[in-house]
Amino acid sequence: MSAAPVGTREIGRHAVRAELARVAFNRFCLTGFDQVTFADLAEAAGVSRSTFLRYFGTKEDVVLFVFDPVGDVIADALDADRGNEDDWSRLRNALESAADFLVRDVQHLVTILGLVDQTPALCARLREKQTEWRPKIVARLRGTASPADGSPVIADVRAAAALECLWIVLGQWSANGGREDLGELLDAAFAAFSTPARA
Amino acid sequence: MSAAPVGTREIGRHAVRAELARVAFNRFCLTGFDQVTFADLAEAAGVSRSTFLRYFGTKEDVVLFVFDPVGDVIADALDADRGNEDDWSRLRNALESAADFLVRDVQHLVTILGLVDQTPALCARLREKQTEWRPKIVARLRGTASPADGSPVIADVRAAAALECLWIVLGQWSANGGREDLGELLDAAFAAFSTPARA
DNA sequence: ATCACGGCTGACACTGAGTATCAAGTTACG
DNA sequence: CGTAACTTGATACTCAGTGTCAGCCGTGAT
Repeated sequence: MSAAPVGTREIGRHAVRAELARVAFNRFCLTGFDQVTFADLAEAAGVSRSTFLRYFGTKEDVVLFVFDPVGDVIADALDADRGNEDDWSRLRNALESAADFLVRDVQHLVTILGLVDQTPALCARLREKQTEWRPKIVARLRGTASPADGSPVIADVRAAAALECLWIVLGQWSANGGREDLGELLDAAFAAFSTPARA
Repeated sequence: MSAAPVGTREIGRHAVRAELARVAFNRFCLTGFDQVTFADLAEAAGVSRSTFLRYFGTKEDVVLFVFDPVGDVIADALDADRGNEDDWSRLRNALESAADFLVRDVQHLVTILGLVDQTPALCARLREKQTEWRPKIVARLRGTASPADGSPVIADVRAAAALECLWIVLGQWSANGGREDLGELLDAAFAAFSTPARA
């Protein structure tokens, strides 16, 4: 699921990438994402602008590349939960896997989400990644659906809705400093689908 | 809801904007969004690059500004449907209003959605607009909710899920050339929330 | 009619993202 | 050791988007 670095070169590349991102992230938090240029980052990291740009195709990726594996994490979790009959509980569990993956470093994640929240460009790019994950999820939902299981868009809608839940929950969670329990927050969010639409 | 042009200057500005967008749109469809530069557009429209840029802040807006009123259309529809007790039917009806608004020119909308679909930058920007509409919708849902109506994130989740439905439905609709009935498609999509999660 | 004012326009200059190329240095590996 | 593959930094380039400025033109008041 994570890009498995095999071969010494790949390992080195991975490490450099992590270090560059670390240095850059400090700058972003200190000065603001939009105010920092690639030239600044390169100088701060002690490499040339060219090199920096070779490791991260865009400025957004310098921050958001940590989210790249999430799509596969969700897909794998769905695969491992094939027995479950209920789309919503499968999705909820898969999202909890994604949350667990992201939450390995609580403080870092809270900081990232804060930065994302106040930077439109990062929001946009993150939503783009999210959209890339959706087809994988849809395929898993359809894979276990009976043929006469309603319109084919239903899987799309549920996958999209679940992904929205993830960001809403993470936004809520990070706004409160990462102290709440993500499982409970997910349950509260998914209640939007299971409780009557008006209490 | 639409930017109401009052005053002769505002009318003129509005008309120029529409004409520039018309010319530009042809170029985009012909050559591809990314391959067309502001210099190209300016030349095609017979104005300077500066002027073109003054009418549209970004290249994306040249295509997507037609979606700007949708947020208010949805919000107004929700206001007009205050009596309805059920969040999902309120949202479904409001989305139908939005769809009706957009569908005034079927052929144009199908073409736009096709262009958006094959242009990542346009997808991203459209999703950004969508996110801007969400708070307005959430406010309407919360406005009629009883205080003890579950977690506050529920309105957020429902609003986000509904907006996802809109794009999924419009994508489906335009992929089939705009021949299907949007009301029926919306019903099929919203079935994701009301039918059991596994048939 | 004239004048002053405000907005519109085009020209120009600038910053910064992202792409492409190339020569020189470095590392892996037979 | 030697070569082939990779990495780096330098440089040049395109294009989006911002800002400024002087000139123009319609409007409205005197």
